[in-house]
Amino acid sequence: MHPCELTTPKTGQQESIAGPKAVLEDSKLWQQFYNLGTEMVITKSGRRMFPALRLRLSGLQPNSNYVLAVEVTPADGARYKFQSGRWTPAGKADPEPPRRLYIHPDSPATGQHWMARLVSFHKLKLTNNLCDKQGYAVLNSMHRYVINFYIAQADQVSQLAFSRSIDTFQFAETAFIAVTAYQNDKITQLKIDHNPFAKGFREAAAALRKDCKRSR
Amino acid sequence: MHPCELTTPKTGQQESIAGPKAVLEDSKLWQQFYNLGTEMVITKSGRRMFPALRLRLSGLQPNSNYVLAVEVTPADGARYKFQSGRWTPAGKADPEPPRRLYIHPDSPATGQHWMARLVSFHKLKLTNNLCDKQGYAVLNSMHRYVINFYIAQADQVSQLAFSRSIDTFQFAETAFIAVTAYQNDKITQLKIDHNPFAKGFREAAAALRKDCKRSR
DNA sequence: ATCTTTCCCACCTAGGTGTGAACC
DNA sequence: ATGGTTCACACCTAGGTGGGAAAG
Repeated sequence: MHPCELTTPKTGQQESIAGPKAVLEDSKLWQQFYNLGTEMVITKSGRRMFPALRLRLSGLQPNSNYVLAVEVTPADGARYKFQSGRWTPAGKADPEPPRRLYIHPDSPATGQHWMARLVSFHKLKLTNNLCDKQGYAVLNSMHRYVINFYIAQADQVSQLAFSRSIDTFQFAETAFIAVTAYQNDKITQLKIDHNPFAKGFREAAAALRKDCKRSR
Repeated sequence: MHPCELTTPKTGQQESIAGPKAVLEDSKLWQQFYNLGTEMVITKSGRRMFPALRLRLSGLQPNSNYVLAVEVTPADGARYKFQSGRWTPAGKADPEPPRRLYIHPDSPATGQHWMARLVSFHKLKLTNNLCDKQGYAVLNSMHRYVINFYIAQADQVSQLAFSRSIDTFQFAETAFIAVTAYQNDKITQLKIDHNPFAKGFREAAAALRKDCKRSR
């Protein structure tokens, strides 16, 4: 059985007086993508997510050890199509590749460690390669996913698959459709506008490139 | 008191039937530098060592936790000069900046973890900035240093400064003189020949650059 | 003068972007 | 024909080299 089926998912925003709390960083940006219908590219060699998954934690016991993990989980049982400018369900989901738990490389570490900095999962990549051996999340293209985040006491690690006492968080804004090529131009543009690595496609740079081509 | 004064340093090469063993990677390259009189550049912002300090560990208990640490320690009490193509002592050492223990960022981790891969200390940088706040090794230019390596059981971490039971290794080949600019041309050339980041200064590339300048 | 340090630079490594044509 | 996938590519970010001029 799966942890997300065992505990009631909390949202990052909720106010829990006691116990761990996780807040999604860049949530405004995530929301902008979400409003357009987030797409994440998957490739054979693995592709980062953008926006990156980064969390701000609080409410941990400073001297206890914790393991942090993330799972990219199917959002529903459908396969999707992008037509007439929108995503619509189109049939039942394909068989699900083995779902993988991505454990944050700093794990295990103290509550103090995790709370002192932004916890980044930028090393978790998305792939459609069924044979992937790098521990990336293997996804089906044209399927919808959402991110689950787990906080476990270090001494519970081995029980991560069947314990009831692990804190589970689900961030609705992180829902996305996996694609091998962007479908929605507005998503492409939002990525270009905000991802530093795509700076070469921003307006000014793109205009210069056009000029260059024109003059040949 | 200091750990290196308490235990007899072992060499990386020794055969210890039981107990931890550490072997210096690239020891042939280290030896080449050593034979010429290794120099390491120090800068205000911090400079990597080349060759990089990388160790291969064995003899740890797979399921025990260990903290790994490195210390750049003065090799003697002298200040050096480079004249007539050789390094010679020239007076007493300047006051020693506070010596820092650099703890490997993966620490603490299991014996299994440390033995499964090459342990790299490439993030430890050398600096002459007395106000450094990044945890780099603060050294005196024109002074000679040697690297000490420590293996401590995780539950001994807090005692690292005064425990007798920590394994200490000293690698003679890692001895070097800290400089703000290279003195020995042969050292410069050996760095250029082997450090990938200095490829631009290798023969072919350098020749091309000359041609380019000449034709202006 | 001489020795040492600092700074900016061109040149690299390493690897993250979307593109657009080719492929299936 | 259509829809989805792959690949090489130009263009970035990020940061590690020694050179050489300038400064101390």
